[in-house]
Amino acid sequence: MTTPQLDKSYDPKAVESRWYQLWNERGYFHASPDHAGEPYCIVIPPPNVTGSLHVGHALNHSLQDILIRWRRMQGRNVLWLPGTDHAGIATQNVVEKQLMAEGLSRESLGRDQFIERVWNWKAASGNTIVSQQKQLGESCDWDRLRFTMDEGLSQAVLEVFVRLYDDGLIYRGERLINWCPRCLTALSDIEVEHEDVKGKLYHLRYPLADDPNNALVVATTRPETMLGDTAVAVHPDDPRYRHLIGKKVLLPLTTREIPIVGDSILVDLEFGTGAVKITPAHDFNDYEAGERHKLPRISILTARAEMDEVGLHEAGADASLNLALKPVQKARTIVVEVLTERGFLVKTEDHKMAVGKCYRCKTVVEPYLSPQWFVKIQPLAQPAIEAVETGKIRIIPEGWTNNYLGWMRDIKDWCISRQIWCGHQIPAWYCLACNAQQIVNVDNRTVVLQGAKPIVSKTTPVHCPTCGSQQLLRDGDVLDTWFSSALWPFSTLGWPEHTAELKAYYPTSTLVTGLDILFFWVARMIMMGLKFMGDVPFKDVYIHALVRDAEGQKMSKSKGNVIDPLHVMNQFGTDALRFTLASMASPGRDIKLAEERIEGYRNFANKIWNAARFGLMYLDGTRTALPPAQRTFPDQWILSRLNHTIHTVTAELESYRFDRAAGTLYHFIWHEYCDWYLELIKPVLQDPTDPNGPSTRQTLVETLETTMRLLHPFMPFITEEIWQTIPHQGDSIVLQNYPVSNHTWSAPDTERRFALLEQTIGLIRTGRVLLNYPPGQHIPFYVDHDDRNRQEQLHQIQQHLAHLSRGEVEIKASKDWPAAQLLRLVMEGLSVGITVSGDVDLHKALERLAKQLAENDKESQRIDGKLKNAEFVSKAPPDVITEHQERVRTMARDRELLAGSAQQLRMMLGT
RNA sequence: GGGCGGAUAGCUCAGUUGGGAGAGCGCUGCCCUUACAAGGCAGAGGUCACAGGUUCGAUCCCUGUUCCGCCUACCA
Repeated sequence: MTTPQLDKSYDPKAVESRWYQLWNERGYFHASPDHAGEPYCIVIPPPNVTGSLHVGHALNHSLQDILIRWRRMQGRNVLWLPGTDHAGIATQNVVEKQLMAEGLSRESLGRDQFIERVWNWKAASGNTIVSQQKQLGESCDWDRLRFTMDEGLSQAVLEVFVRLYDDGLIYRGERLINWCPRCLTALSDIEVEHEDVKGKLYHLRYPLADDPNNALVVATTRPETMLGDTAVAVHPDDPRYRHLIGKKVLLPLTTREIPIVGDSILVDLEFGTGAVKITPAHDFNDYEAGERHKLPRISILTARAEMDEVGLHEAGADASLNLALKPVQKARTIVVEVLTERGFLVKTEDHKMAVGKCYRCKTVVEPYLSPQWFVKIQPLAQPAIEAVETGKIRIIPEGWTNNYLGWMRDIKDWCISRQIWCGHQIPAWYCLACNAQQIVNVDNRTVVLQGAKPIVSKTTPVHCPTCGSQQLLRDGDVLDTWFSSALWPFSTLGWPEHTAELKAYYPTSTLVTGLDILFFWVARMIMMGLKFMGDVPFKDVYIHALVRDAEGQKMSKSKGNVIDPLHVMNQFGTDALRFTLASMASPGRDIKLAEERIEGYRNFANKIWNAARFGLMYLDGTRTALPPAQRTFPDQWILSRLNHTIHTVTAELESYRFDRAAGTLYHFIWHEYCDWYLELIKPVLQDPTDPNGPSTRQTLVETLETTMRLLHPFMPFITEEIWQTIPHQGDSIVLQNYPVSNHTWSAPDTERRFALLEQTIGLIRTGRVLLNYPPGQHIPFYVDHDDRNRQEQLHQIQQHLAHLSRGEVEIKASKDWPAAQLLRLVMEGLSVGITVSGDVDLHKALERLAKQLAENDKESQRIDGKLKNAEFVSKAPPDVITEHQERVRTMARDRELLAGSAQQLRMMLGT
């Protein structure tokens, strides 16, 4: 029989798509509630349907695939459920841009046709990310691919909305909300990103109504909103101003007089001038102050953040300013100019402040007064807090738990309505007859004012239950995309139907996600899961890091520092990328990714490839499986190390330490398997008559095959390719058992002998370099150890010493070694003697000895000092003292030998 | 403003019951030794941010300081 041969280096492109297609075709990733094994389920954090795979996805998905493949191999009934979300605002923006290019608008198209365009766009681009996920090797059950706007998931949204409404947990009301003037929609609090900017603090004179020569000076960062002021507040305890409370000021640039009120909540005595203008329609604090003092609200901005004509009129603004329809920034300039001209601007100072920006389009958001739908969140949050407090849900790393709890305990009602078309339209209708007062036309748009009475229903109502009218208007708003994402762990499993999938896989096992959506998504899933399933949606939440560039900067298209995972996969192979991300996934630390790292792990893949090639070259011949104890020293040693590796990798995966699991595999494969084991067994393999051949070949195959299975979750492609090539049983590595540690493989004595071998070979090789012997040159060595047991062990490993040192090894007492022309190296009782020949510069060797002596002296002094300390001896544990004494003895012996060796060298040098 | 995390070799990072400081990459030297030059072997390189404290003993525990991140927050 001839064994198959592999190419000299690993070519990922040649194997990846082939295996993925086969895995998928054969249904290896398909899950069923009927399958055997304890269920293990992960629902994927749904990427945007129109997006493409970025390196953050690559990390997130790689870690999930590692868990999923590992658990599948462990025999669990595994379901990894993939899907996408509709990202309402983002998707609508994209489609609107396309329309604009065609000279169209969504208004001109109408709602139904617009939605059709959205679906077309989804059909055109929605598969992009799915095919990219497949390229990454993700073993999702693609038969169960879900989309947040699918029929079934939309049913779940309706069901949840109506039930929350019926429970009084959803309400409609007019509030000051965050408004994006570009997207023209409300945003929830957490969809606003705060950014520090350098602004200005303007000090403005507001003349007193009954004494216009005197004025109250207020400080503001937004002078243009002064036109909408309806009061000025001072602190009731402020001796400077308290006599003014109850009086009025003349609001500059307007015809209005506004009151001076005392407010200890709004006003900070220390800040600014101690007097604050109150603009209830344009500031969250002022809104609340307005409530406290029953102040009118004058809205002076349009939805597009332009000065509003009606509002300006209501405010009594000086019409000569010509502010109508001016954008807010422009209006600010004009207002400041005019205030300056007319002597109302006292001074301007620099001021650091935070502005809120839309998380989708980065436009500055405006507080905007409008009727919106809200989820009353407190009753939902309480059980979600308890689930984490009691440990029903574990957040990993634990450090994020407080972050979650803190946010949940201080949670605000959730604004869920969005004034866009892409999304789940709110299932609420208004009777035109009953709400005639509340339904008005503004700018050719029908607006339903606060106070309208909605009919909330899963199905379209035929008539008004109050008056019987059939003239019903559906609410035009859609729901926040995160509202549907919050149902993801059960809506994807078929809820509200009672499916077998729900029964088997809910609660899911683990959620893998980034910190950035802990509040957006994770917290809301927990609340909704508890409310509608009566149980947590998942048991573990693993939060991974953010991927940054090599300098630690956030990756962004505008900075041009993005690492494209697809490019990387093409260049270095998918396995290399996956292994890189896994090995850098240390908890609580961001990943600084540089391409060199990926290249390094590409090299690792190549190393594995060549180890397999090596194995295949020597595999011809019989193989015999002996009990471990009867195998050769190298075989026993590698089995013991493999056993240890299996144990460690499994334990690290159980605690989500992907980095340490990867590091353990890397070290085992490269530095134990390749560097030592394969080298140690070469003599046996290369001699066809060696009696240990059959057993060694067996161990070689056994360990290689096991290692491939152990590595498979991390590097699925190369492990399958190699596994298929070497002797194996079964159709695919995907379905094989994950290795379990086997105590009969453990061989501590062998490992101790190996440590001696490694140390001895190290000294010999150091000697070779010091004496300029070429690696291949056969030279004689003397070896000795001053510990009798260790000396005995040297005899046991003599043949391996000879092979690895490429020389002749004579084990005998160092006092009997030749005195001349010999370099002696010493380490912890071990001595190695190497013949000096030719014209060699011995100074290098002498330097090494001198350095080692100096280190020895320093360390002995330190330890000896501790031992001479009476307190140390009386208080330190006995085993620590014994160990210190032992070390001092060893160092003393080494010192003597080193000094002798140095002395001999000096004699040779004639100095 | 509040909270959290980090500061260890040139770079990126490991290092939990406190007792001799590690890895990967990079760097230097030698080697194309029939698995692998995407490689092998050897080696250089660190008052573990700073200052105190607890302890026989601190990279590790406590306090404070500095610097860097992140989250969160309505000082106009």
